[in-house]
Amino acid sequence: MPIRFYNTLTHKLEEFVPLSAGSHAADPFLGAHVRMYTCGPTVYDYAHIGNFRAFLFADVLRRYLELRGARVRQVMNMTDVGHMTDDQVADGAGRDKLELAVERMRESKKAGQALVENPNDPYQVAEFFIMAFLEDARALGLAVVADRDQAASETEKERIMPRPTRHIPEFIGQIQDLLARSHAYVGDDGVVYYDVGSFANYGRLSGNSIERLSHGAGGRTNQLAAKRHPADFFLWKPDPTHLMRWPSPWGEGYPGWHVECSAMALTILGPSLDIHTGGEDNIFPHHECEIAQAEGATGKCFARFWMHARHLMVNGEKMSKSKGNFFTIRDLTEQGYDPLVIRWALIRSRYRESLNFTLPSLREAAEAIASLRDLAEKTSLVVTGVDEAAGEGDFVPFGAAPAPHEPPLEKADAAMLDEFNRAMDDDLNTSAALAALFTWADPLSKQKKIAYPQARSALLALRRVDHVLGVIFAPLRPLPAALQHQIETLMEQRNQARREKDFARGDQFRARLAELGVEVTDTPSGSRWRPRLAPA
RNA sequence: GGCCGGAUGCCCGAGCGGACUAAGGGAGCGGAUUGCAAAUCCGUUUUUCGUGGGUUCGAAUCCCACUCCGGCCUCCA
Repeated sequence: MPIRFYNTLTHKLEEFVPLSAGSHAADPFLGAHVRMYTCGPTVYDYAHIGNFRAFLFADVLRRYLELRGARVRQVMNMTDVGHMTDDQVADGAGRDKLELAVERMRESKKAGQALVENPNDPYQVAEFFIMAFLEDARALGLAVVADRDQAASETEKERIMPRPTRHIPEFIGQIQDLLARSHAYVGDDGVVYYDVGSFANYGRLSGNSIERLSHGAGGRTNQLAAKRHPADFFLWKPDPTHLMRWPSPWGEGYPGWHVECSAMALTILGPSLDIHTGGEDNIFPHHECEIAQAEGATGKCFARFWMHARHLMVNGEKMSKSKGNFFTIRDLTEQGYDPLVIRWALIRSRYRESLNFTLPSLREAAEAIASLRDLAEKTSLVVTGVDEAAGEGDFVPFGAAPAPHEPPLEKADAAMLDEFNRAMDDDLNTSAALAALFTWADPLSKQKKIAYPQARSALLALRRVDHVLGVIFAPLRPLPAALQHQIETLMEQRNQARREKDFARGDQFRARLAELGVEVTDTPSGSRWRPRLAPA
């Protein structure tokens, strides 16, 4: 089955074929190597759910390609150089955003919250938010962070989630290449500018033309005397007073903000990528400029596919800081929502549709996940019992491709996977893929008893789809030991009350447990509890 | 001003010319079951796809107009 993605570059759906296909003629994805670059977060503040929607879209894309048998090398940057507040004039005016973060930090230190040792040090501030980002991203199951965590060395980690401040020499190298190939020039003001007129394809990605850019009513291009064209943007700006600055052939200063991704992607992944992803707001100017830089410097096609996630809305409105309607992951987990619920809510509909985020949608997500996790538990219990008895304790290969010794799936399970794949092949139609999953899961969930062969097959099928979804087998947040103990005591007290037929007292304990975020169910074999995925 | 998307049943969300009295998820209400719950079952909120025209044997799906919402046009994922 061919995979089709919407390619922003060509403005249409296209069949996706990896540049380095595998050796299986029948299926280009088996054993293929896919190189993918994901525009990551800026780290002068906590990332919010809107940012994570874009990262999770890339994660689902990557995991789906893995499910189809490809090996994906994904790189995601963490932008630790300060973009400028007045970047809209493309000339590096205004204040450095990292400088503003430093100021916020200094103020919060005054207020008694010492988040970093030295709030005047931009590197410490960036480091703080990088750590916060990694923590949130782990909780949400971003595979690229797992790659990083498992990397053997600091150098290897840096090649998976690079930070621009550690790659300045490469930026300078790229700028030199652009100067050498006459795509850039040094203006009378000493600033190095990209010459958009020298790159014929400038505007292809965003559907802009250079004329329109300079004449549109909203166009904020800025004619500086030093620039050849108003749309020219800066690559290096000498400024010996800037907060973060590095030596360069053009004087001490700082790089333009489009340089980082093109330079890091090229040095880490090579001149041609399979896929480059980001949020829709990256299309212009960021990705447009990246293409101009990378292709200007190498003369080769930079990325075959450009894929962009639409923006997340909150309660029907655009999310923005001025409206105060944005959530961070920690805002939501503190309210009692499990990160898996957030993951589900952000991936359950297709990346190219704008998604409206609401708290009720998190509750929906909790219910949906719970039913799938219940099915996973039900089938696991059967399989574990039998396989342990048969001395096959090491069963359950967790991963995308089926293990060689794996038995064939039952017909219904294979059919579900086919349908799941067919939906995902259609430009990652996750809604339709989930429909296939639930349609299949429903009768199994209702079945009172599942025999071993059926349970084993169903479990394998669930593990495959969960390689993409990442919410069925992922562990829940661990409970603090003290809380765990408290819960068990309350359970015992409740059981005691129920044994004495004092149901009123028993129900009080259940209410207490509910307040602790625990849900109790009574079964013929005794009472059980489990953490709620969303607050009551 | 220019260029793009979108409007689907109580809510969310697939479908994009016939299998649609619309997949799937969630919610409400009534009943069965339960000490009470949870889960499950039965019934219900649903001949309905923003509005008005048109094309067609046939339209949620194509065309035109209108209304509303959202995005981009050098801050943003």
